[in-house]
Amino acid sequence: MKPKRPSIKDIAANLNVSVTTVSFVLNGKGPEMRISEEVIQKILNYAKEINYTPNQLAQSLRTGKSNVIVFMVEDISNPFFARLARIIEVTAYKKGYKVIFCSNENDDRHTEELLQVFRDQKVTGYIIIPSAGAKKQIMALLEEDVPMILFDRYFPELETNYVVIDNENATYKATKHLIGNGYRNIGFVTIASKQTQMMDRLKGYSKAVKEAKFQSRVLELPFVDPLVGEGLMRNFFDANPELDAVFFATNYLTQRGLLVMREHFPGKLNEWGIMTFDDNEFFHIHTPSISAVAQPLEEIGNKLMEIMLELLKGEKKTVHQVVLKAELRERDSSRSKHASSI
Amino acid sequence: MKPKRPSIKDIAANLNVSVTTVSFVLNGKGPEMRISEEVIQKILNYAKEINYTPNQLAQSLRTGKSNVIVFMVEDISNPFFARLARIIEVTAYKKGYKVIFCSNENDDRHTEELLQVFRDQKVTGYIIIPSAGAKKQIMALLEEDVPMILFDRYFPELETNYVVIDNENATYKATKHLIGNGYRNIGFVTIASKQTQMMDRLKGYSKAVKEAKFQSRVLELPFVDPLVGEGLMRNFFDANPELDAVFFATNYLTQRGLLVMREHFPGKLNEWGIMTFDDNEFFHIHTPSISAVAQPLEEIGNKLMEIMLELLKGEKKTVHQVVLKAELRERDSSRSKHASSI
DNA sequence: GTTTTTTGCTAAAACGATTTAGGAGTGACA
DNA sequence: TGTCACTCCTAAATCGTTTTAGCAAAAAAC
Repeated sequence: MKPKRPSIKDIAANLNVSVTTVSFVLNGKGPEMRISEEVIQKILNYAKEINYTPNQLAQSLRTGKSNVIVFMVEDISNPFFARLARIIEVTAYKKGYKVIFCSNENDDRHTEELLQVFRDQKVTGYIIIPSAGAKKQIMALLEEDVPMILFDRYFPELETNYVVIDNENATYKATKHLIGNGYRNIGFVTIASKQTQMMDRLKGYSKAVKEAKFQSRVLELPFVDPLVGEGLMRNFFDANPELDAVFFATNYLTQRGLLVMREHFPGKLNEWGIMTFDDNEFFHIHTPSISAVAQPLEEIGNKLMEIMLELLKGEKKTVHQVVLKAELRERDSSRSKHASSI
Repeated sequence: MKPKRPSIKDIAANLNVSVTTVSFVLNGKGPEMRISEEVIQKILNYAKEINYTPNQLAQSLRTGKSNVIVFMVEDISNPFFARLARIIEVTAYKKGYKVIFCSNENDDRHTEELLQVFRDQKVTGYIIIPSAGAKKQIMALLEEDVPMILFDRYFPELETNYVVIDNENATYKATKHLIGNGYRNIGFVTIASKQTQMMDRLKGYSKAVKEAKFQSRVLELPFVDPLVGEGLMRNFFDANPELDAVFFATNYLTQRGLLVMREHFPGKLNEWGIMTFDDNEFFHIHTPSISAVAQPLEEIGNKLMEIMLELLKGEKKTVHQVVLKAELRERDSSRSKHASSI
């Protein structure tokens, strides 16, 4: 019925050599193992002829390596992560790795469960956005000495590889940009989180505001239902009528925020300065177009894979800690409203 | 050093039973194989105690099933696909399957290459958006009798499982909606494609326009560089000054289109009727908010996994062909502009 | 003309599970 | 007492690789 895929054994049988020899040759160890050039060619030709490809399961079972890279993010449907996934996917497949993705929902238990599953699978490498309390699990992975890179955030106390951006500086500059354009009362909407990326963003904002001797106005949203979040934002805007600008610390906060403004403060949309962290096409299309601190997606993705590939080669044991720069994309929403005249 | 994970063999050795017995018991075949209740309990308890989990690679090698589901879409960074991925992921992990994702870029060669890789991996199930010319590869999969579901589009000539939406009817209704709101010169911006989903959308539009005895104004963009596409749209809008509405046949066309309008026809943004296929948060946030034909994401995702799980059980061989209804979400961009007053 | 080295290859174990075929012991029945 | 059936369990093959250890013949060295 189904013409079974040829195995190394079939090759061996057909060519009257041993399985061992075939394996050596196919793994390029022919010369090293002193297999004659003649036999090498015979095997290679035949393998090509019957279009042989190794059974990766067997290979993995034997070697303990699965050629699978896990890409764990908070939520794969977030455009930021989805686009990164795309970039990683391309390199990975090119190099013969497969990518398993999963969303940990920034939840520790979830993270742990997923990692458990993957450990059983002998996953080859991990690219992870760790949830807040995942330090223990990350340490466990570290102990196992399996290739792992954190990104977006990290644990300063741990000696892990990571790729992040300079959040503090980026927010600092973006806030200064707002100030430079004449905004005095800048609100900062963020989530209540002690994780590095959020803390740093807040720091950058605070620093800029303090330097300018303006008042700091921060709304820290608890991790709650989006609708509740919208309510809280609305209250915040109501309670701070003197606001003339808002800085949203993540793209989904911006999304929520724009909705709130649209529904309850339509006038402010074109009046306020608006700045967001994490850019995407829609902020560009929005009216007014939204100024954004854009993470260098391509660069992050490439860097992640560059490091991953090096780790997979397993040679040296240097720790890679990369901090990239974000880019400020100035658009309508942060231009001085007095000078502007569309 | 590394305390090796316990295997079935360790359990057997520790309890003085055979590997076979352990395997039977752990697979729930204890009673069937007449293993005594006592031994069954002993094994189960011990397995739990040492926290045994089977090595899936070995399992897969032996059984030829890998518990991996491939989710192949055009481009995982498209919000539509990313959100679907999220939904599928949740069910899959819950049921003990892993999800490998990949983007075929709607390219046949790419599709073929990826499928080749997966065949070698003994992937358990496929959820696929096929590229236009992938019929051959899909047929090959069909022959292999491996669980497979197409979605978003399908090959009418093939007896495959699929989940799609009623594209024709959805566009028909949405176009009628525009007509009902007073728009007379409705442009339809789509991509040049013979695939079912695009043909059906075009059909729906054409039917509605024809019934109303209006002129059909279709722009079929070739698969090209986005910038070229924008140029072509611009020309189209220029060449059809009498347009009073546009219907974009996919979300990325809308994205491009809004950008073009924003830059070159800013006045039209609030004047024209605008309709898009595929909804997302940003169309809601946009000013004006964009009316959309929304695919029932949850429903599609759940249906896909429901079918997949049934196929994986491998019992009956009925072909599942599901056509779901899309939902028209009326927003500002399609309301009669004369009556409207924000 | 032995001994040693090199060449060219292979047997067999291992990875960790599943599954087929069968074996030892007990009890029942004639 | 011999046979049959039943209970409870196990040996060994198998999936497709990798890898260790080693063997036979030819070549080199003495």
